[in-house]
Amino acid sequence: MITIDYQSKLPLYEQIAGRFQALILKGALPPGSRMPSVRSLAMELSINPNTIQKAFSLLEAQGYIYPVKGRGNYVADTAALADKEKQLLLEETEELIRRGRELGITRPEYNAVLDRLYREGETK
Amino acid sequence: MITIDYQSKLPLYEQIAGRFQALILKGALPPGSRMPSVRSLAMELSINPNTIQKAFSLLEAQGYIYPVKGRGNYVADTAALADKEKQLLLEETEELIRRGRELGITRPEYNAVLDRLYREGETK
DNA sequence: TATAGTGTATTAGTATTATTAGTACACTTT
DNA sequence: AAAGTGTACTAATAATACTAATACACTATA
Repeated sequence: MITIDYQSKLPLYEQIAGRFQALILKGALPPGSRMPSVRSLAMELSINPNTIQKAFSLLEAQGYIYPVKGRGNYVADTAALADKEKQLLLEETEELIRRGRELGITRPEYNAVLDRLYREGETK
Repeated sequence: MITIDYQSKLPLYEQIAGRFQALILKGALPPGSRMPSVRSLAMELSINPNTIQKAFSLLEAQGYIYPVKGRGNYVADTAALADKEKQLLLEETEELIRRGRELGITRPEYNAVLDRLYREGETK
């Protein structure tokens, strides 16, 4: 189902969480579907079940999945999730810009930043 | 000149940097004045000169002081300090905007935010 | 020009934290 | 009751942060 890279400098649980984030966002794992069990996935990847558990805890904290004791983990409804995350990010950004304005950063300076950032890797 | 707290959970170099930040912001150490040497301060506090050096490096990165090889460290003037702070703030903001872009926030959405923020309290 | 005072770089030892694993427990379904 | 599930606790190990030891390089000045 997924692979892990032992050369990577990222910890296993972050790699695993990342793979599932991608699968969920891509729709390969639709909302409501069951995640593989911590034990089966641990066996498949030949690592400890607790490492899977940690990855799943991370996904849960980020709102991607929710656990049901004794039954398994399930993919959460993510349409709302993405919106909520965007909203939080925008609020954080606003706060920084407010502080920047008080320090004398001008509107054109921010425009320049946006110009640059929205030109980087435009193909994506 | 300053004191350190061995009960504190904060590392020594952060405590030291913090004390000097306060002294500089309060004006007790005016711009252009010399900081104590890394060796003299290390002796006074009975710790290793490299720990003082690390604290001073932090202060330098934050724009509070600047080093002159062979002569000592000097308190920067407040204008330079504000510049440094603006730069750090811009970098933080850039990082947030990068993430936002990956989540699908568009350039016009950021423009709208800027429009709003730079209209608030225009008298200033 | 020698010497004392200054910052700086490199390395190493130690402490702290992060990561992963071992084991046992509790819940749900059949 | 049994098999499959998530979860909590502990421990071993890996990685990182912190501090120190030592040596080097620059500046002023006697």
